[in-house]
Parts: sequence; C-alpha cells; structure tokens
Amino acid sequence: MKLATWNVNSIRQREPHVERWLQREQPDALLLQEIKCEESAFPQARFTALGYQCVVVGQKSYNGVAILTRATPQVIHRQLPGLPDGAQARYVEVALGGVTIGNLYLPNGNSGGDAGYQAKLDWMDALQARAAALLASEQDFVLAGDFNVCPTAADLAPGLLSDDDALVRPKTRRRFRSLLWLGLTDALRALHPTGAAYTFWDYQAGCWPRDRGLRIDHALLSPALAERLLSAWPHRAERDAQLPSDHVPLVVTLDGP
DNA sequence: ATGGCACGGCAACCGTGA
Repeated sequence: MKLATWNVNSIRQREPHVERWLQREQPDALLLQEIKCEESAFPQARFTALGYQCVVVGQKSYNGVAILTRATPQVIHRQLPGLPDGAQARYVEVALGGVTIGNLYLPNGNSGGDAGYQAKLDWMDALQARAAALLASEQDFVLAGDFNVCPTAADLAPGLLSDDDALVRPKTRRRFRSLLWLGLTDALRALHPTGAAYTFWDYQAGCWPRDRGLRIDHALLSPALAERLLSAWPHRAERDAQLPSDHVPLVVTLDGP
C-alpha cells in the first residue's frame, strides 16, 4: 500500500502538478491539504479521468482537505470529532482496504494572538482523543497531513523560527509527543531517526536553494501498521517544479495490499 | 545579520500562511 500526503497550497493552482505526480507515482491514496476552495470548485473530473475517486471537504479561500483513492473509500468523518459545529475544513477520514485514513490540516497557530494559539492546542487535544478512540477500537489506521509541528530541533533549519513560534512552542511539541506516547509511530523517524527530512521550504528569502526548511508534514501509524512500514520519505524534487507548492509530498509505503 | 513570496477575494490591498 502506497500513501502520500501533500499540502498543495491551492488545488486550482497545483492541479497540473498533482496530475503529473499521480500518473507517475500511482499511489493507492493521496491526501491533500490547503485545497483553498469549496467542493464545487475542486477539479474532480481531472482526477477521475486518471482513475481516482475524490472525497472533498472544502471551504472558500482557506484550508480544505481531500482524499484521492483508486479504490472506493468509505467516508467515516468529514470533520474532527469533538470540535464545535461549523469548524473549518481541516479533517476528513475514510476507510480503505482495511485501513482507516485520517487526513488533517492542523491550524498554524501564529495568527489570532493567544486565542489563535489556543485554538491550535484545542485542535491537537481533539486529535489526541480521536487517536485514542481509534486505538481502542483496534483498527489499523494512519493519521497524516500537515501537522504544522516541528517535533524536534532536527526538524527545522537552525535559526529559521523563533522559540515562540507556534510550530515549535513547548506546548505544541508536548502534544505531538503525546500522540507518539499513545503508541503511534512517526513513519519517517522510524526509518530515518536522525538528520533533516524537510517537507516545506518558504517561498521567501531563498529558503529552497539554501535548503532552509521545516519537517511539518507527518504520517503517524497505528501499532500493527507500523510493523508493515517499508519506506517513508519526502519527494523533494517537487519543490523544483515550475510554480511549486511550498510543501512536497511525504510518501509512505506499507507491506501488503 | 537580514532579506526578497504566494494565494484568494465582490476588486485594492489584506489576512493568512509557517
């Protein structure tokens, strides 16, 4: 099974990139974040022409997530349980081939002052509760997407962010660690315990040519799935495309169908 | 030491991103 997560920073701008990548890589599931449109504006026909079905949770202008799959998925949730009604379009969960797949776009937390940061922490608490419920149900599952968390100092270029940035603040990192302590496996770090493995480079200040990036896109695996883990790595070459997203795909392969 | 960008949106800059 081959899965990938990719924050595309507008699907309408990145549709050709996604189409090329799908044709070349043929994943079983592609999790998209920041589609930045409502479901009616999602270029679904382009992907169905390539043999992919789309589950889209969108909103105008901001956020938005989608899951593209070759087989027919069962939709489980269209928003993260435990959040207020009318929440932003940041979560979609499906079942596919015996695996529950949660696709998430966690709030950045740097806008909106203290309340904005608290909303990020609340979102992480709801994610923790969802992970605990999935573990209790003994399903195989993966929670993947743009977490907007640099888990450790190895996950950002030195000096790139200040200590009070919402991506690295202690409460942010503590909540990410809590997910791991539940028994989830950070797929990339399980196979590549040290060193940089960035998934994002800012458009500004020559970050990409100087390789000053962040590892903020992650895939967390339930225990039985972690035992099937074969590979996990960012597709850095996508950052060199014409008019690229500022994120690249994180690709995970698992033994078995 | 610091810094230069991109996207959507009832339409001229602004909120947001990270």
